[in-house]
Amino acid sequence: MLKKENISDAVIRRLPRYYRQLTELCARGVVRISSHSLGQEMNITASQIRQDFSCFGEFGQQGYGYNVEELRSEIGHILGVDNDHHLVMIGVGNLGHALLQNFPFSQTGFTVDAAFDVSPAVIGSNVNGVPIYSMDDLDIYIREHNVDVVALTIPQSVAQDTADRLMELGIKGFWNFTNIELATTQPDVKFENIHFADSLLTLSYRIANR
Amino acid sequence: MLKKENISDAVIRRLPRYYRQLTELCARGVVRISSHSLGQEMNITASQIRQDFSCFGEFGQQGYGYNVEELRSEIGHILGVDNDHHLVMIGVGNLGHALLQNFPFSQTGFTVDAAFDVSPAVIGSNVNGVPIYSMDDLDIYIREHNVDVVALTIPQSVAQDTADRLMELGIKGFWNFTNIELATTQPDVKFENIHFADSLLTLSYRIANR
DNA sequence: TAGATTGTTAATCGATTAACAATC
DNA sequence: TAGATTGTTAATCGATTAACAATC
Repeated sequence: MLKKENISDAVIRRLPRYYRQLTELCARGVVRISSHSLGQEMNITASQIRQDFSCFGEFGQQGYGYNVEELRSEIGHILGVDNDHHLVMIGVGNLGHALLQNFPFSQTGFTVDAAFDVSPAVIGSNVNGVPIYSMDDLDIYIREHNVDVVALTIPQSVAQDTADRLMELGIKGFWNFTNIELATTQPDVKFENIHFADSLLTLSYRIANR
Repeated sequence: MLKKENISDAVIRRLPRYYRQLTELCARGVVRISSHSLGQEMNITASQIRQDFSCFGEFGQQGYGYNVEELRSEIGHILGVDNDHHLVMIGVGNLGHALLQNFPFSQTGFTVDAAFDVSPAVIGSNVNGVPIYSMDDLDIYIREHNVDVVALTIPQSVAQDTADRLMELGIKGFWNFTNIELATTQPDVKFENIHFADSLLTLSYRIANR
């Protein structure tokens, strides 16, 4: 077995899909699966599946295939779902509120400890058990707590400045909903973007050019 | 000039970013730009930029570069921002509500005409001027109106069934927030997925393996 | 004109797919 | 054992980058 040094972005982005599919197979009570049948269900070649998995280890058995539950747990482990990452929400407008209310953070291995906003209307309250603090208290909070990731659900106008402030406080992971590209000088800072507008524009393109 | 038949997914996904960057350059009052400087601003090679644009036409001028406003408008046109696509929101929970309230649909070339939900608590009201109807009235509405795209902000449990119902009604564009892969037999149906959980999991992976 | 920069062709790089020996 | 299926190496395909003639 030869673990790869550099896992390509394409592979990483397929991992959550594998994880989802395997979770569903578990729920359906499927015990074992071959790369071939998994590929059929997911519209991926068996070759690619085996290549992908082989980046991380040897999870299968010749002549048998993969044990679904075991493989699921391995991929979950690779994704870090058992790491108990701690997340803080920056901005509790409609979107931040929606995420706090609905998103299954715990299933993804995240705990949401706090949220921050500038609006006196929400400061001091809580959403779904998550307390909302003033942005004025952000620096102290981050210094005193272990925060792995922040979700940025704030207006574009303050996005880069707020990100800079958070990076200075040592935050390395940004779940960015602002639809702008955030800049950094630190190579170990990771941005994961959810660009709603970009996404809708690609759909616009596709329906306009089908 | 040789327009390509098949534009790759990678190219399409870069178009909205070009469009954003050019919009910003316009706002900054920049009149012309070369592929080289645009590339520097966006962290893309000048080669790739010229290759990308050349899929759609000849927008530049030798020795000069590109006129920012003109290029922006060309790319906007390619993306279909001037097509006035019509969108309907299926599901007005926290997320649907947040989108209706905040998302700049018109800037993306979309008009939101209606929203649908099952909850009597919201049926009959409106959000940001968009009327909310009962899901019981969905079929009639779709038959009587021109709807290009639906946004699916509904629970996973009803996602595929609702999508099937909509596809039977002739809907071809799905902006899918349910974090499941939707299936179709119609090749001209387009799904654009926003998978929050997948996105957060890739971030989880990256911070766990940096 | 000379310098700059395009659009496009060719070269390189990386990702996907195919093939197959190893082995359960 | 024979059949099935893995992990991995080799072949193919596609996307990115480099080079350059055309030309503003």
